Parts: sequence; structure tokens; C-alpha cells
Amino acid sequence: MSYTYDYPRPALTVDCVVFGFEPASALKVLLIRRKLPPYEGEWSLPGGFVQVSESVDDAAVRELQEETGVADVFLEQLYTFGSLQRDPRERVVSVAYYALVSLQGHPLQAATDASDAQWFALSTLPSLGFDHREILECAIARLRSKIRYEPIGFELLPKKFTLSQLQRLYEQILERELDKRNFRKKLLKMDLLIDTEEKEQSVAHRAAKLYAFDTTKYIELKKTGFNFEL
Amino acid sequence: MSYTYDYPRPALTVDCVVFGFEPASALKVLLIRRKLPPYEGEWSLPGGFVQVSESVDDAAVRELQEETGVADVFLEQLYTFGSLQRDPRERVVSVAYYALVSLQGHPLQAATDASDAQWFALSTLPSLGFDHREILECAIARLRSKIRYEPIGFELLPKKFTLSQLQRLYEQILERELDKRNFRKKLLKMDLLIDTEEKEQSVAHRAAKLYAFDTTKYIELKKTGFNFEL
DNA sequence: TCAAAAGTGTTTTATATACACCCATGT
DNA sequence: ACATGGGTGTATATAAAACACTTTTGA
Repeated sequence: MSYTYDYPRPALTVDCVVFGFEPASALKVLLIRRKLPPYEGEWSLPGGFVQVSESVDDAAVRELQEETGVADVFLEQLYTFGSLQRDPRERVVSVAYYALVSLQGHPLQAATDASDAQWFALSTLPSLGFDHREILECAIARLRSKIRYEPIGFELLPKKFTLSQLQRLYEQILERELDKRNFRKKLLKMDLLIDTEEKEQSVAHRAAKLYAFDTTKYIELKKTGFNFEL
Repeated sequence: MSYTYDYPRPALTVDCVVFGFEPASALKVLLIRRKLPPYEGEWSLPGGFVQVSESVDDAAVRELQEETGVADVFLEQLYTFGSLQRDPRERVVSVAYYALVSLQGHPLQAATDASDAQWFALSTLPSLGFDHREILECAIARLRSKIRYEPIGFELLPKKFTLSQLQRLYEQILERELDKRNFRKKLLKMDLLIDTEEKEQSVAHRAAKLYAFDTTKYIELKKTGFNFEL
């Protein structure tokens, strides 16, 4: 690697695809309305410039907090988008991240200016500025494949959840129906769900048991070669 | 996303982890010896600055060609390393790539200055400058997981190869022994290998059949939901 | 008492694993 | 004729898939 000191550099940004799920609703993505050109008034992913004084990961956390109020969530690097014409003004390379949040307990009003941030169901997305549609598709693909071999789905649910909520989440992300008995059998067999001894509240039918994911146990099992697979 | 025009920007580089395999030898990585500080004289991954006029992908291709002479190979983005103290001189964010090359037919002498590029077996790596060891570990992890569900192993073999060569490649990457009969059964059942009707040359034992991977057929099958899994 | 979702087992089918010998070729 | 790796099949165990009814609860 050879270094030159003052040379023209691409600008560096982060963009975040924030997935939110609320049991009994659809999987959603958080978008913000742009206040400035280009694409003024259009929807785009939250994001912004990486400062020289912060790591790229930190920049993603900061932008997410600043633009949407979302904090303390699962956030993972997705892919870096580095083609030439991504931004109409100048050369911008963007490191994309995806976040998973449970919509029970992450109200949007925490946002700096919540009026400009909004959740959209994946089926009714508006058109997006820049190459953000492509970034979003990339994030959906990652979520869809990763949820099958890592227990990241739980990040989209409240700490205590029912098996039916978990199943509906998987069905939405994988876009196919799953067999209830086989799904429960497989999950319970892993022995990674803690029975909280509590039940769902105020439902107009038999109340379901609430479970919690046993993260500690999962980490232990993983060390011994265990693979979460669904 | 808000934009400021002239603000201090991190430098942006690409780094490439080039894996090479030669049947009957070990999996190797291509390193170059640094001619300039920092880490002068030490080994590091090939890489360099991203120009404003080229995409990040193109920068990776270019640096690989310039520094090692390697061209026309499988090259895929790995991960972006964006922590603060990666480079002792200034803030540098690096987009890492990994490449897969068959050592039969990619002689190193094609390099601009081959004397400074060298293949190392994974078991006898020198210490590396920057955070390149971490990048390398990340690439190994990616290769190890991806080879199980995408047919990228063939990129490390000559176009025509024997089943034993393929098996030894998998065994090295996965770091465990595989059963010969089961391995062959599984692969042949996928019906993605073309029997070239040729045989291995000049070996001191029964000559093995040479196969070629049927990329066209794989692409077709993938569309219909087929999954390469091993 | 009805509606709505929770919860539960067994059979069948497919896939993964374990395992040992003969074959072809060059020296 | 011997050493070296090439090539092959079957039996067993494990996991996936298919499938329908009873239970609980609130309205």
C-alpha cells in the first residue's frame, strides 16, 4: 500500500436500513423525508457524513440517534456502496448498516424531528432518493438469509413474546408459511427459550405463553459448535 | 441525510485478501512487502487509495493488478474497516475485498514487482502491518462459511479438476476431513459437474476423471430455487 | 355458545452418516 | 508385483415434512 497525503478524497457517509416489527402488524422500514436538495421532499434512508473523529460504526449509531431517535438497538454493517454516480453532486461512498428494532418500546416520538421520520410497510414503500432502494433490497436479502442461521429475529420482538409472534415474524421475512407444529417443535427442542411463566394480556382468545430468548445460553452453546438453524 | 461541502474526510482505501490454491499444496494468501513507512519492510495486504474517478470495486481490481499482477479473478467485497486507529498517520477507512485464484495459471511473475509479492500458507503467516491480520481472519471466516452454500470453491481450482482436488480444497478450508464417498455422492447428485471425458495427466497411479463446473446450469437452477449446499 | 387463536403427536419421507473393498495405472 | 490414489454401494440414524383435532379464553 502506498500513501499520498493530500489527494482528492471521496466523501464518506453511513446509511441505515432500520427494520421494525410490531406483532400483529407488518415488517416495516424507517424512512426520513429530506429537507434539502437533492431529492428534497422525497424519502430516503437515515444517514450522514462520517466525521474524522469517530469510527464508521459510531457514525452509524450517531446518525440513527440524531435523525430518528432510535438508540440501543441491534446494528450491523451491511455493505459499502461505492459506485460513481450515487450522489448527483459529488463522489460519495456510503457504508450501509441495518438495524433491528422492536416497535413495542421504540416509539418514534423520541426522534429529533419525528414528523420527518416514518415507518413504511415493505409492501407500500415510496420511491427513494439516491440508490437507497438498492441498499434497502440488499438489507432485506441479508435479513432474509441471516435470520435462518443466527437468532437475530428476536431483536425485532419484545423481550417477552409468544411463539405465534415469532412464527409470524419468520413468515413475513421469509415470505412463506411455516407449519405451526414443526416450527414450535424445532424451536423448543433447541432449549433456548425461557418460559417466563407469564401469559399474553387482554386478547380475545386463549392467552399464549410468553417466552424470552436465552442469550447467555446461546453464546455458551455456540462455543461448543452449536448452530442455530431454522 | 444532510450535506456539508468542505469538511475533513477520512482517507479511503481498499485492501485485498487474495486466496490461492494449488492442488496438492496448501491454501495460501498473497502478501506484499511494504517499501515505505509505516511498517516498512513488513508484510501487508495489497491495497491502496480509492481515486475520486473510480468506483470502490474498480479500485480493488486496479490495486490488485498493479501490486500483484493478479487479474480476471473472483473478487468480492468483504467488509469495511472503519475504526479510528487503523493507520498510525491519519484516519483511514478501508473497504476490504477477498479474491479467489487458481494458482495453476496465475503465476506471480506477472506482477509489476513480483519480488515484493509472495504466497504464504495460512499456517506460516508472517506478522502483518496495520489491522491486516484482523482483515485476513475476517476473510477466512467468510470463505469458510460461504463455501458451504455457494459454489465459490471452483474459483480456486483450474477449470478442469478432479473430485479429489475439490475434496482436499474443502477439507483445507473447513479444517476437517470429509468422507470420500459421501462427498462425491452429494456433488454428483447436484448434476452441476460436467464430465470432460479427460483424465488427469502423468500421475503415478490410476488417473482421475477431470470435471468442470457447469456455471450456466447453476445460474438456471438457482433461479428455480435450487441451493448449492455442502 | 361461539369465535379465535393456543397447544399438542405420529407417520412418512428425505437426507446425513458411517463404513471397506476392488480397480487402474505407473514404477 | 507393489504402491498409490481412484472409484463405488448399502445399511442405519437423524431430521424434515405432512397432517387435524382438542383446549382455553373473552366477547
